[in-house]
Amino acid sequence: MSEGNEERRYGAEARPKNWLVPVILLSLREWNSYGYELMERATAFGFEAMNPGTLYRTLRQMEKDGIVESSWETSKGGPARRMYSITDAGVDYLDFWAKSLEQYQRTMDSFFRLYTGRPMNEESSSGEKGSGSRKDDSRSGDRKDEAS
Amino acid sequence: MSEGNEERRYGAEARPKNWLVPVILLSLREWNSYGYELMERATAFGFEAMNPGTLYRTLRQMEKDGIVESSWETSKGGPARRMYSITDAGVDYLDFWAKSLEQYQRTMDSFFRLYTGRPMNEESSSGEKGSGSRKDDSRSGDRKDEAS
DNA sequence: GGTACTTATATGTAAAATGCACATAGAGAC
DNA sequence: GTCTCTATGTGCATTTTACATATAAGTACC
Repeated sequence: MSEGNEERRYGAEARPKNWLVPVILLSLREWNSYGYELMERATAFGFEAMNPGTLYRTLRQMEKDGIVESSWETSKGGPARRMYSITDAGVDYLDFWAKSLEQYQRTMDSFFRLYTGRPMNEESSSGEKGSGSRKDDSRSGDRKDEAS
Repeated sequence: MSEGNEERRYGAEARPKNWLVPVILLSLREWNSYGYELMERATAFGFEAMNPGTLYRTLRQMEKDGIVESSWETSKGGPARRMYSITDAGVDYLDFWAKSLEQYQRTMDSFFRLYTGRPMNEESSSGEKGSGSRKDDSRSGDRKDEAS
């Protein structure tokens, strides 16, 4: 017991909230498209199994927000498609997202520096932090350098 | 009108879901700590204004999940602290998170390649995609290479 | 001309995650 | 005593995401 799979509830979903939005905007900046096609595009950006519902609802909301606009296309064979295109506001918003993502990348970089760096080896320090078996060696806040 | 701020509802929050979990685990892998202190640590990883409620609830859930464990510390002055330490399962889970994050970094890289690269110039292709002013030039699915 | 399949869009509901406001309480300062 | 700082916690509402299901136009097949 106490292995690695008790009742884990947190999914290690690394993708940011609303990730679908910048992905759609970026796709639409390249060429106009419609829901069904955008779904396939999205799989290239981390959405293994994209649920139609989520996508179509997101598109509608994005249109309400004025970052995309749409019009029906009936010329082609098959069911009508709602063709989307990005607006100027959408382009601005994509730029805004890009800045946030850059920031996020930097944050992740510092995460990985700490994660892989492992500047401390088990025996050189107090020797309690090596994923050993100490239960409650409560030496209260034994940080080495704090949030300097 | 139709600028960039109609009723925008999507926040460009680039940090991933449950980001707090790996941040806490990484902190605890370095040294044991408690909620109040972990809150400060978290600000270094993108949580500008960390709400106590969120943090403490997350810690409790993580303990239920067996990835951290805690014990009360009353030796110090001030109110008692619940000291947390990471478990073996927690270390495993942190590793799992790290893999997910690496994967995601790669995805974001391709996003940025597309975003900054702009391999298409306005005039060489159909010429409608330069964030210009076309409204509904519905030329139906004018993608250049589709999702081949 | 009926049935099955693919494309395409959409809604309804529930679960999960997040944010915000507030409650409690010990210890030291005054 | 009461004020403030540290410290942990609950409740509630909103936001985000997931899952299931509905609808409908065209095409293929018999």
